[in-house]
Amino acid sequence: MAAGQRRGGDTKAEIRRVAIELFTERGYEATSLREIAERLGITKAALYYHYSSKENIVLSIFQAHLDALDGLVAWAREQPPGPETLAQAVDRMIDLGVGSGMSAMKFAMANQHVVRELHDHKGRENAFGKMTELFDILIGPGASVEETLRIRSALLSVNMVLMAARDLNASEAEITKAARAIAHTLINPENL
Amino acid sequence: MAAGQRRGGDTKAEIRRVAIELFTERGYEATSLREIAERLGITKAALYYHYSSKENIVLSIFQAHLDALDGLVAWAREQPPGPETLAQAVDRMIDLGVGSGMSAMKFAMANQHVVRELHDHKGRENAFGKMTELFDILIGPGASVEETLRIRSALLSVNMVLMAARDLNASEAEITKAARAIAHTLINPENL
Amino acid sequence: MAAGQRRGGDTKAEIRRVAIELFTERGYEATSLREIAERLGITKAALYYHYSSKENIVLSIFQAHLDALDGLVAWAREQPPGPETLAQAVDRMIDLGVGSGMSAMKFAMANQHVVRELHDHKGRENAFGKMTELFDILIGPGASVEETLRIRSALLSVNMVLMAARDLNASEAEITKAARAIAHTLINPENL
Amino acid sequence: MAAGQRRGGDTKAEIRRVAIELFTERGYEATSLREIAERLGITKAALYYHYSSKENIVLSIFQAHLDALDGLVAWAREQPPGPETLAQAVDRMIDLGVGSGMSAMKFAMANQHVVRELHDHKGRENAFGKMTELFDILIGPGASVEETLRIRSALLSVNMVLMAARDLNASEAEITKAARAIAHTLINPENL
DNA sequence: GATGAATGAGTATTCATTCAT
DNA sequence: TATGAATGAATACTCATTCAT
Repeated sequence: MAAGQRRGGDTKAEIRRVAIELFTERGYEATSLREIAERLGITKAALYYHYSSKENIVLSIFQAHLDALDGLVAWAREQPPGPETLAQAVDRMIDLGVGSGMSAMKFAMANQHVVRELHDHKGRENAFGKMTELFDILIGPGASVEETLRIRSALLSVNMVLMAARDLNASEAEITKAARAIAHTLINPENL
Repeated sequence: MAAGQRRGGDTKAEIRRVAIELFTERGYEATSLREIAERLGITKAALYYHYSSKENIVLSIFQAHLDALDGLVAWAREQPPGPETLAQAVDRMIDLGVGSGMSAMKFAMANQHVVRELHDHKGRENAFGKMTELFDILIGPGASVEETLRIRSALLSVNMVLMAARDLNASEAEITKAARAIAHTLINPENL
Repeated sequence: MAAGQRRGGDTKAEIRRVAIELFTERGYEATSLREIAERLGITKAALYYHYSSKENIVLSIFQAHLDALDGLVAWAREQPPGPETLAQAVDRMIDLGVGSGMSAMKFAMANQHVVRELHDHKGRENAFGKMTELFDILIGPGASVEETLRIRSALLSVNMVLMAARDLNASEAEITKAARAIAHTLINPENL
Repeated sequence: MAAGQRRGGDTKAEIRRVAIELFTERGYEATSLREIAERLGITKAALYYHYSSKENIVLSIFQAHLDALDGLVAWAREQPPGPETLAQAVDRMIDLGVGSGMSAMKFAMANQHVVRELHDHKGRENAFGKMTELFDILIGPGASVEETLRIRSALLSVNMVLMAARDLNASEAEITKAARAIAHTLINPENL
């Protein structure tokens, strides 16, 4: 009966907001579209009017992040190898986690196997594949396992700090700053 | 005649082994008991003969880890505060990730929301609660956000290195060793 | 500029054309209004501007055929019983399948249960009911089962030949001609 | 609660019986698994215990028919061409519609587009493809369109008579007998 | 120590339809 | 003459779980 009712703002964005919230809190599979719809006060069918599948909701959340990662890989590929490039890459990596990137990263941490199967809609690699690519560009073939893991960890410092910050009363800025500090400690030649 | 046809009698352990494998690879909710049973060549009903629920399979995987964490918290509570205790705690934390603890940790990383809702059968806190407790014991109330995150990250270094080691050809020993090195870099007073 | 971009104004006819095509190929229930709309490059809602329901699209396709059948029944009722009338009825029946009647018949063959439940909007009987009526008029009460089936089959010869012609490179005229020949063979007294 | 209750006879066969009945009466898509389950007094999930999909129910109904058709094609391929072989083929074709084959044929007539997409589980052709193959074997390349359609119609006579017999009080034996008579009339050289 | 048969509650997804604009 | 946004009811299918044997 009451079909076609106009909602307040941007339904599509609202769906994304609620979805990312629930996917992160309770996990992708553990969150049903019914729950998302209910929390929004719309029907499941309305969800499908805006997104053609559950997976597509996730993609819409993640696409920007995937694109940014691609950009970072492309950038890295064109730099001369060396500590300078590494330091800059670490900073850029942390920048990816700023703003809306942060919720995408939290989602990724909480739903790793979903991310592993989530190729972007241009059919390119998933986020883990892109990270591995970045690692390979930045870490020379002669590096020891420990050195490798140190650099990789530096590049993943936002992820780690995000995990460490659970239940801690810290602003996004503080988290980012800590991640930066930690990352640079890890790649500081004096600590090797 | 052919090997692997009949289970050697320890079906329970086989179930645990397959379950942990699948839960870690594809996620807890995304893994059905049917899949586990099929991979083992038994029926779903047989699974229920050995474990009374899906959650209980997870608990059986995780219980030892939960107990060990409890032990660590108890130990920490009795030490005098200070850098010495912190350093030892970090080492003990890393020890938790050795041997069978490592697959429990991988499972936890891949299924964070499951772990959050998994209270052990003695009704005690979940793993994240226990970690928070440990953090609070080891980190003084006056610590800055950055210092706090640094120490927490050190305590979580195995987790991070585990994430960083994806697709890397590294032995468990090498991973543990790297985690130890990274953790100690992070809590080294010279780096603050 | 490009041809076929804008419909020439007769959207209603275009809808019918596409609908009959899809209904016949894939079946009535298996064809959604979305598919019809998409193939036409319009929206589902536009479909509803032209036809008030899915069933009504079918009716618009079928109504002329239903009316023609009614006419044939009325005609038959007024003829004297006998082989002469039967022969003429068979010819008229085949004429129903000429031109636009042919696609209506194909639709009917492919969607028998839809046709059975499709009463025309004047509330008269469905197509199968009308056929049964026609059979009863043309076949005397004393006829044997075999004779009955022979005559009925003759009246249905277009349908059969249509089925038989699947994947055959034959013109409508050839099909009609064959149907006529077959029908007359079946009711030829020498073959009884 | 009341799980695992034992039913009277062979549930699998009962499902097939009810399914074929409904699929034929109301059409494949128009028949939901809920309806089938309800009519059997079991749950939808029980249906899935016995058949892994709706399509598989249909296959289980149709497989024997598909196999028989294959056999007929193989037989035809080995005969010398000529009117004798054709006459025998027609008889064998009609034999396919005897007994349980009859309900399979009724199902096929009522659900042509389903049959078109139903390849057997060995991945071989669908029923229409097999029929076309049979036609090609039995009808020489020089045949006229009319001759071709006559022979094809003879081979399809059971189907036609089945259609013609709707609402007629005729036994299966009578129907088969009429089909045979009609088929032989159609291929009788005197009628060409 | 296991299985075969079943269930109740759920899932993602689709459909015909509506209506304000 | 259309469309964008939505809905209610349905669909095929899956899952964790149960229990008599």
